[in-house]
Amino acid sequence: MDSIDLRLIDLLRENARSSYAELARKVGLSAPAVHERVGKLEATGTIRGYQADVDHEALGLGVTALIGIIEDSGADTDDVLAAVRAMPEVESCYFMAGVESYQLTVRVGTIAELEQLIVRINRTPGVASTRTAIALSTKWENRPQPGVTS
Amino acid sequence: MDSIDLRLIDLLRENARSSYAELARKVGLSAPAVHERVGKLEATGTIRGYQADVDHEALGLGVTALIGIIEDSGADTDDVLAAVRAMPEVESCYFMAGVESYQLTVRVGTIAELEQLIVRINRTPGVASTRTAIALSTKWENRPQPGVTS
DNA sequence: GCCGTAGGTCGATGGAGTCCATAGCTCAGA
DNA sequence: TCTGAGCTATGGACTCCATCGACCTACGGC
Repeated sequence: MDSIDLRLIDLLRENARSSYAELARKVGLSAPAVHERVGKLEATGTIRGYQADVDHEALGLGVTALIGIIEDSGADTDDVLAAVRAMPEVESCYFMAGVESYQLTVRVGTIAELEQLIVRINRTPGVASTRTAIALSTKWENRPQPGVTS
Repeated sequence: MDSIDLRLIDLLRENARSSYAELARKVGLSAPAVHERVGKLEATGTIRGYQADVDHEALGLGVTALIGIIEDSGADTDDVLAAVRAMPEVESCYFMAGVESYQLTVRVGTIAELEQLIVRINRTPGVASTRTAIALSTKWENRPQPGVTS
């Protein structure tokens, strides 16, 4: 993991569909060398995968909300987690310090669907209550933080 | 935007580095046809880009936190936004309904750095107070929601 | 000093990306 | 019903890329 690896990661975070030849030109190595480095980064799990970044609005998922979950005392956290995992609307899920055990990012098409989702989560065994905040607009998301190429 | 486009989007959200030839095989079209469709999806902004999904821990950014910002009454929201935008640690930023105007996802290396970041945000003109919750673990992030290929 | 290893370049080749001409399909209007 | 426009697919051709193998160099341990 040297500065060239960091640059490769930065470049792939900017555009995951860059060709190896293009990456090679930008970091000043040959294409096979870049190929091997990227392969190792994938093998070690530093690069987990490559995702297309989509316009959710265009796909009919224009409503984004953050939901905090407060569990029942004595609830089985794994059950709650499994239930939430089974909901495709839940894009991200963090286990938190604090009163709210889980913090979810969810995406749905309409406020009505959000309501139904919240009801479903509240009905889940182990969930005591939820707190929902709706995003009026997304300023930015998943902005890559440049590696410190020192 | 038909069901083939939706499948292409799903496939690219799963693996943004899939070759056009591979996509073509999976959706049952020729490679040039897929090339043209993906190009149009990019041109219309439905696909905004392609990102490598990295292991932040491996890059020395093992601390994830969510920060809510409460603005001063009469604060200039754009100034606050610009200040936050200039902080590379802020990965995502939503403008929210409710008391907290902004909700941030931030990533830093250590709790000490998180403390410094919170202080910096609290010192920003227009910011009345912040509320920070630390993620103890990330269950999943940016999980693609399959398009309804009906 | 010699050898093993890690990691690089170079060259070759099979396959992919991409441009272009062409063919079907849908639909509006005579 | 026929025709022409427009869209979108296919197939061929050409260029470029991915990827493999062979070899080269730097470095550390014996």
